[in-house]
Order: sequence, then structure tokens, then C-alpha cells
Amino acid sequence: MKISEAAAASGCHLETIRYYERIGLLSKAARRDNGYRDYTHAEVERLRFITRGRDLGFSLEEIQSLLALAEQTDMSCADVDRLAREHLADIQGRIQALQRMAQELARTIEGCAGGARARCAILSDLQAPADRAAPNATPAPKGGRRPAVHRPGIDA
Amino acid sequence: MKISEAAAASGCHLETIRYYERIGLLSKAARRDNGYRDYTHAEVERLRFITRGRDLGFSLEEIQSLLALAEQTDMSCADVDRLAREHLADIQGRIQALQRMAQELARTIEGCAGGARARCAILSDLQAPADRAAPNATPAPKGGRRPAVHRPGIDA
DNA sequence: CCTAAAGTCCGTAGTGGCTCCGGAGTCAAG
DNA sequence: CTTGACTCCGGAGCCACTACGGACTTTAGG
Repeated sequence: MKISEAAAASGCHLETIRYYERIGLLSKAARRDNGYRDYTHAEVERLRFITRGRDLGFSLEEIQSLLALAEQTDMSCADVDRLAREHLADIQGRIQALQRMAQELARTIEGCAGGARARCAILSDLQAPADRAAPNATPAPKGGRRPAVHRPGIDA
Repeated sequence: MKISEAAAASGCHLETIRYYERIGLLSKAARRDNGYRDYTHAEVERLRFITRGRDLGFSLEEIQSLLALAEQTDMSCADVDRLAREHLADIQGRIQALQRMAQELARTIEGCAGGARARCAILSDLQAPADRAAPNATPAPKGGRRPAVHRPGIDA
């Protein structure tokens, strides 16, 4: 099948397929006489695996590991399990970080509830966060600033 | 104060400060005779504002809006409030997306609980997700594939 | 058979928010 | 005077794509 068909069958964007090939996540596709890529059912399966992994939030690197583990049929389950559990823990950590963020932001917004007052509570909170329930008033954050999680376009 | 001092005072990485200047989030700093940047207290305040906004998950673009709003002292509170609420909704959406992910992943891991069996449940689930409680079996995802949230290094 | 539209090829650049690098200049302490 | 710490600057790298442009091929309609 042609690339657009493989894209439709796998739910993976056409250009993304080429990207995966470029970075070596997919091996180079066979070519027809005209130079067009030609995909087999097995390759579409692999693509599905990848997109599914992405949907579960695995990085491409993790997916590559999973694919490698999937290919050795013997005794790989424990490794897969470990990887999945680590990844789950990572996701849960991110959820907690976002929840803290949301809580703090909600508190800040609440302070502003009145509306048009002289000094905006949100802005002054951004300038100097009020210390209501502030357990982490660390003056020197030893881990350095965190990446501060912002995804450009998660439609979710 | 010099850039390293401004960095320490604001909790913002030194190179990040230069980066913010480069992209115009900070105006160009004054220079000493030797060419070193020289920061005032007000600029450190602005930096704090930015880092605080990042901690709350605002994008740099949003922060720029907030800063602009903060500078017009009159009647800006409603806009700020709206921005903050939109951002909160966005964060909550991301939390939900991650929670769905975590749930599905947890289910998948559970299926593997036994350990070393012939076919790994996690891997087969990645290949063809079991349809236990699958409300979104859309064959044609109209929104295109979603970005599949993965932050490289959120230490959380 | 001819034309126009759609599909495919390729390499490159752009996204966000930094972070790190190398080479050069500056400054303070010993 | 040397050593080390600090600062300067521009550019590259990170992740996972997405978009673009120009050349080519295929397909459908007339």
C-alpha cells in the first residue's frame, strides 16, 4: 500500500511516517518502480503500535525499547512491565504537578473574584505570591527551575 | 547588579535571562563600561513575575500579555481574570488527558500482572488495544492525532 | 491524447522554552 | 603575572512533529 493508505490504516499522519523512517524508528520502506514507498501489513501494524504508544504518552525512545522487547519473544515481559510502570509513575508525577499548579492558580483567581479593584489580586500574586499554605518556600531551589509544563496545543 | 546576581535574586537561570532578552520578553538591559549587563531591582521584579508565571504553567506569550496588562494600572483586572481562568481550564484539560492515559496504562499493566507468560499482555495491548470500555473507537479521528503529551524532564 | 488535480518525492525550516558549547574578553585574588 | 571565575556572543541541540516549496508521477475527466 502507498503511504497515504498506510497513514489512513494506522491513524498516523503521512508526514509523521516519513519522519519515523528518517529517525530510524521505522526501517526504510520498500520502493515501487516510481519511487513511491510501499507498505506491508506488518509495517502498518508497527505504525499502529507506535501511535498507540504515543497515545499512552510514551516517548519515541521508550517506544523503540518496547518494540525491541516485543521482537524478542522470550522473557521480555518483565522488562516491558518495568518500563510501563516507570512510565505510569512519570505520568502520575506530571498529573500531580499540574494539580498543584491548578490549585494554586485557582486560589489566586479566587482572590480576584470581586473584579475591577484598584490592585489586581492575580497580578500582585504573580509579583509576590501570598504565603497561604506554602510548604515549599525554598529560597534556593536546588533542582534548578523546573520545565514548567506547557504543551502548545493539547486539544484534549 | 550583574546577571548572575539577578539570576540568583529571581530564581531564573542566567542563560534564560539572556534568552528572555533575546526574544524581547525583557527589554535590553543597561550595560556597564565593560559591556556587562546591569540589572535594577525593577527588572528583577519583572523576572520574578515571569518565573512565577512559568511555575503556574503560563506560556511566555501569556506572560507577555499579563505583563502588558499589569502595566496599564486601570481596568485591567477583568482581562487578567479571563486569561487566568482560560489557563486554568487548559491545565485542567491536560490533567484529564493525562488521567485518561494513566488509567488506560494502569489497566494494561494489570493485565500483565502474572509476569513471564508467552505473550506479554502489555505488548499485545499496544498492538491491538482491548476494547474494554473503549468509547472512542473512532475510525477517523477528525481532529488529527493529538500531540500525545510527553515532557522530557519533569522532575515533579 | 491532453490537461488538470491529486498524490508523492525530498530536504529544510519552524515551533516552544530553554540549555549548552566554544572562544574571547574582563575582573579579582594570590 | 597567573589563575580562576565571570561575562560576552552566536549558534547548535533537544523533542516530536508540521509546513513549505519545487519536482516528479499518477489518475480522472473531457
